[in-house]
Amino acid sequence: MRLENLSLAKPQSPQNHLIELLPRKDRLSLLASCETVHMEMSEVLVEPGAPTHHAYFPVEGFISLVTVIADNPGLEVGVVGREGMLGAQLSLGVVTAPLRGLVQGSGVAWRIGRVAFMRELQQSVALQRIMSRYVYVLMAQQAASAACLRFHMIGPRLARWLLMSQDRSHSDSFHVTHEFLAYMVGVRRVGITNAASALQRSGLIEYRRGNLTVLDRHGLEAAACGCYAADIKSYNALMLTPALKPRR
Amino acid sequence: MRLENLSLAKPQSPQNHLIELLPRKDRLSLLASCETVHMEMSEVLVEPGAPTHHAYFPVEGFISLVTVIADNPGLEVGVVGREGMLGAQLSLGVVTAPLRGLVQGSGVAWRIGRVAFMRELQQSVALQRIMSRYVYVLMAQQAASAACLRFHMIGPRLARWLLMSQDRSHSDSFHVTHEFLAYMVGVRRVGITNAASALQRSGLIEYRRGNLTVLDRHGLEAAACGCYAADIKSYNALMLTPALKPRR
DNA sequence: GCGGCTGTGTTCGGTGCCGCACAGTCACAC
DNA sequence: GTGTGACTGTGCGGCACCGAACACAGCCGC
Repeated sequence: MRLENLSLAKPQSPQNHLIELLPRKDRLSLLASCETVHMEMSEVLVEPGAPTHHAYFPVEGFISLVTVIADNPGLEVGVVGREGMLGAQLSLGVVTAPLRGLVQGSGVAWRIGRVAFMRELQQSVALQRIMSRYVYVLMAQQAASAACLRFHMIGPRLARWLLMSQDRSHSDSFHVTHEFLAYMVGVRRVGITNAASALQRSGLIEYRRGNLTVLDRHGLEAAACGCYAADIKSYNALMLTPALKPRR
Repeated sequence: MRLENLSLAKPQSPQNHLIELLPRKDRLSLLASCETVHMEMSEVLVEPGAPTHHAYFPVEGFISLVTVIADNPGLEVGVVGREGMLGAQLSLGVVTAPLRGLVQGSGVAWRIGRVAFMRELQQSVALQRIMSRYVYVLMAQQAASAACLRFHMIGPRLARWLLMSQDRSHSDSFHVTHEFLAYMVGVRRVGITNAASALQRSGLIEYRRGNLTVLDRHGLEAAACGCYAADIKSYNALMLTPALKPRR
């Protein structure tokens, strides 16, 4: 089974999928209030508890959503690439950010100020509907992440993470160290080293000093836990329905 | 420190807090479309993936939100008592339920059909605003649950669970077996037996064949992980703001 | 070239939780 | 009383993961 790769939906249009779902008029209005920014690797766009000043619609890079609880390292509970956005809570009328937004793959994003975004929301029913759907997708992703963390072992979880990152980085290779992977997947670095070298021995991936390349996507999909497929299925079911069909 | 007990906010008014936040007119309109139902212990109100036929506003009982992934037992990621509701995704325009709704404490709830609820939503800006806030609270709760599961040990997590249940059952004692607790907290039954007997030895709780009594709430709060206090703080910050102040 | 830094591989003892199995104990129905 | 079933306690082996520490290899700047 070849899973529908998120990044392959419209490979030739370097855009954000949520924005593309908007009818032309609303889309142009939104984009007029946006600026393009370059998100730098490891940049923290927002800290939990802090007010959200901007919403981000990634076009190329991607962002990890990290939950932080007292006296502990963070834990990734979601990822945002060009299929989503950072700052969806604004559509719920909440300014406080719930999670840390950490740039995982550098690249370009559309950015819009809070006030402007709220104004666009009021003016576009389509935008409201898309945002609502997306909030739901995020919730589903988070709940699934919790269960995945509980029931699945490091290897499959690592494979899932790599696939999700590959989908969103639009490249077979990206920069990521074991140390960082450990932080994301929620385990020790040694755990990653073991799981990653197993994947490497199986010929699924290759890595060297922070540069990781996916060699066998099919194999990696087979090695990943079902959460990867479930995530994509959930996204497609909710965001690609006729009710939200894209109009150019 | 004595934490503000959710159940103590208005002990003499047996009502649902979300509904109480509505202005009188909207509240009466909503209640006119509601019926009171009795939720039975262990009843499954909704299964993930199934369409939501009703929304529930608990008044006395409470409901566990359980995420289910393939080939695994469920895992609780949230709880709904009279401070919340089941079916909040309807306010996002999504009919499909994301989680299992399992009655944890029997009691009365207001129930409203999907169509009627959607109509009320369209007619009440206040209701929309409250629902949006509540969706955000749920998201925050879920993300925190994931991290709690990862970083905290069974004992503190059990203590937290007991406190949350006590808050929502409005009683010092409630019916719950080790088997069930294990399912909720996401561990083996034996893990619960050990943690619970430790709490009992410390004189914080007492249990006997499915009947559990909280003896020392202060002590239990000290034994619980910080997630308990964080949850309440988050709820209060978001739901008890001037913007959502209750009007009679 | 050389030191310093970063990234990766490996080892070691410890432990929290697992799965399983079984014994004891209480409640309740008959 | 006597079963019967539900609930709780305990023991055992195992293993995934933990924390810490160390060795080594590639890369950089001086």
